[in-house]
Amino acid sequence: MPELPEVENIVIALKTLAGKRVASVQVFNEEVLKVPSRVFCQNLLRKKLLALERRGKYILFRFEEGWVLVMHLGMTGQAILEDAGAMYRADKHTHARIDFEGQALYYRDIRKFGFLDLRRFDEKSLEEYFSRIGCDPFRVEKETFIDLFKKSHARIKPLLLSQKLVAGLGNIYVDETLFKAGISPRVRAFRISRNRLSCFFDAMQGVLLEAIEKGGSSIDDYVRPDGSCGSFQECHQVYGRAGQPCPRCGTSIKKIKMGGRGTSFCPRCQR
DNA sequence: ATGATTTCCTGTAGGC
DNA sequence: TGCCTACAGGAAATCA
Repeated sequence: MPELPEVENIVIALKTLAGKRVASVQVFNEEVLKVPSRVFCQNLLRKKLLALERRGKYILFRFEEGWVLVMHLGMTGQAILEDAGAMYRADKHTHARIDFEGQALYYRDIRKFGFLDLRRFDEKSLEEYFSRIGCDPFRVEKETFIDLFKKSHARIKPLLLSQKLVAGLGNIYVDETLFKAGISPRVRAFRISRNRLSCFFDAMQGVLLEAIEKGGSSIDDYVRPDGSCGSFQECHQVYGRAGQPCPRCGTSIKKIKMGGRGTSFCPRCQR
């Protein structure tokens, strides 16, 4: 599932498109669009891509005249990049193709939890669009971050998954970060000491940075735009390791449900 | 305010 | 082989 490290890898790979103009747009499945297909195609066509940006797990393609293509990959979304000449085999899960000068971008999503949106923003309306998601793990001061969590009475796991305070962590990186910081997924945020929240902040940045460097976690459907796999799944300490020994203390990794989400943790190391 | 539940969706795995 | 069910979960909506 694409979370911050996977999305960051995708954005880095897609930066090769910056400066290019949209040559053609094809929509194979309108269901994944937030706007009518005609609006999507017409407004994208011939626009120059100025820059790429990540906000939480969202990818922003900034075009000229304020047009922004917002891409979310949901659970199984993929952004695939190919040279225009290559023969990509668009299957039934490939929902759109955007041709740039010399390169083709495909949007594929098996479960269709992701989407593509195209809107014309000014800076104010852009901020409003993303007002529900919290700060970026790498664009916030540690003290600010700690203050945010000290104000919430919610349990740390569902709080992190909600994206409300900090955006970009999904099920994998929440579990991995909580393990690294030695925090129980059940604890309420405000009960965590400032000292431990400081550890949590460092653990979060550490896990995410290492995962970015390793190309993300390739489990299920995630691949980079060039089709290659990440390798951070080999570094997972708790996620997907229920019943196996904790790498730190050997206790069996426990898996519970929290808010309908599988939650793996070490009952001894995380309190 | 918080959280549990349901919804969207499809592939995979397990039981029989 | 094939049918059925359970499960995986990002995020929004609904309910308690």
